[in-house]
Amino acid sequence: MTAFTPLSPRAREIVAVARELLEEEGAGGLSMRRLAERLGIRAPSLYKHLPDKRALESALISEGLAELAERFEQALAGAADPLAALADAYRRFGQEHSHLCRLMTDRSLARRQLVPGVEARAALPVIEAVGGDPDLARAVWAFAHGMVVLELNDRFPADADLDAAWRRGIESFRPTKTSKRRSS
Amino acid sequence: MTAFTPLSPRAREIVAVARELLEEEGAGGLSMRRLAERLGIRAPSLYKHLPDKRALESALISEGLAELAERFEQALAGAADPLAALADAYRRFGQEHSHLCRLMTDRSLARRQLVPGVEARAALPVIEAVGGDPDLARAVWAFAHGMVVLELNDRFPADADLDAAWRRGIESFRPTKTSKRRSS
DNA sequence: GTCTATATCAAGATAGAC
DNA sequence: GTCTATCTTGATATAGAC
Repeated sequence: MTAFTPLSPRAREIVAVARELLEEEGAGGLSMRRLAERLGIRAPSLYKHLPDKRALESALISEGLAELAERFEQALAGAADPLAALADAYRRFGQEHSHLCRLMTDRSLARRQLVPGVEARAALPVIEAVGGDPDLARAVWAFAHGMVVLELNDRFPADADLDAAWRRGIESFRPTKTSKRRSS
Repeated sequence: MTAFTPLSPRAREIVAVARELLEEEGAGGLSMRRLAERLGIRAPSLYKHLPDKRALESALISEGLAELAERFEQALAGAADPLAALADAYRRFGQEHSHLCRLMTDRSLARRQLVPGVEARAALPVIEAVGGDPDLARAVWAFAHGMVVLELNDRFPADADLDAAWRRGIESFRPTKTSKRRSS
């Protein structure tokens, strides 16, 4: 696995087209051949700009993490209800970029290939929103992620009120006098 | 897509071997050819017993759902802490059958191919454990599922205390005087 | 930066004989 | 219930010319 290397201008163009292809057709539709076809070139030419497919995917994942981080940061800026704002941002990201979201989370990350720091940048707002408790932040992230993927994969009954389920989860994680007892 | 059909005895043997192959090598390693190889036959012979690969996967998913339901039912039977017991059962299932768990949740279900009722049977204990509130049940399921897949996919920091994150989530979903105000 | 030609490998599936 | 032979399609990737 190649370590992170900044992309050439042409490589950035290729990644941008790969992004379109991914978002339209999913990870299964993202092949080097189809990508080349979209670019109007032959598949072998891609390897002059990117070492292999994995590097392409890592570039897409880095991009997704950076965009998610931006959304989180904006959601948090002056939000009356930080937790709800973050949850909403995550849900929207998943809905608007479902295939990218899956690519970002369906397997282990090739961390050494990612843009340095981008994963931590996306995680930071969540930790802030829960008051700095990393265990709680992980639980909240898991809840939101579970809701997103189960919704994307059509796992809830057709008549389920998912807005209500989201609210129920967010409410549960909100600090209350009862749940704070332990630490005070 | 073929609707659900009971499997012949030979088909059940094939599914059992497919299960081994899946658990050992993941969905990527589960091909009709590799499966036939394990069975000591040729790939085309499989199609005399199962209509296509999708039907094979649906059989595996039905099996997984039934096993998960059993675990839930046993976990709930006489548990002092039903929510924690279910969460633990789900976590263990994910860890002990990671590839099956992924197959079961990574995409939409071909519901018409599943053993009738098996999905609902797995969901029922969760609804019971939270006192019948379907929104809360969905939130709890999402939390547990998120924890399982993020853990499987190595998405938490290496030094994260995941037991603590699980506890934090379970605690949050437990009914408290504060969170019950609304409905009383 | 792109090309052709090619290597290598694998996938799901069908037809028809035995 | 299994076989051989085959179809069709597709994948990632390399070598080397232009």
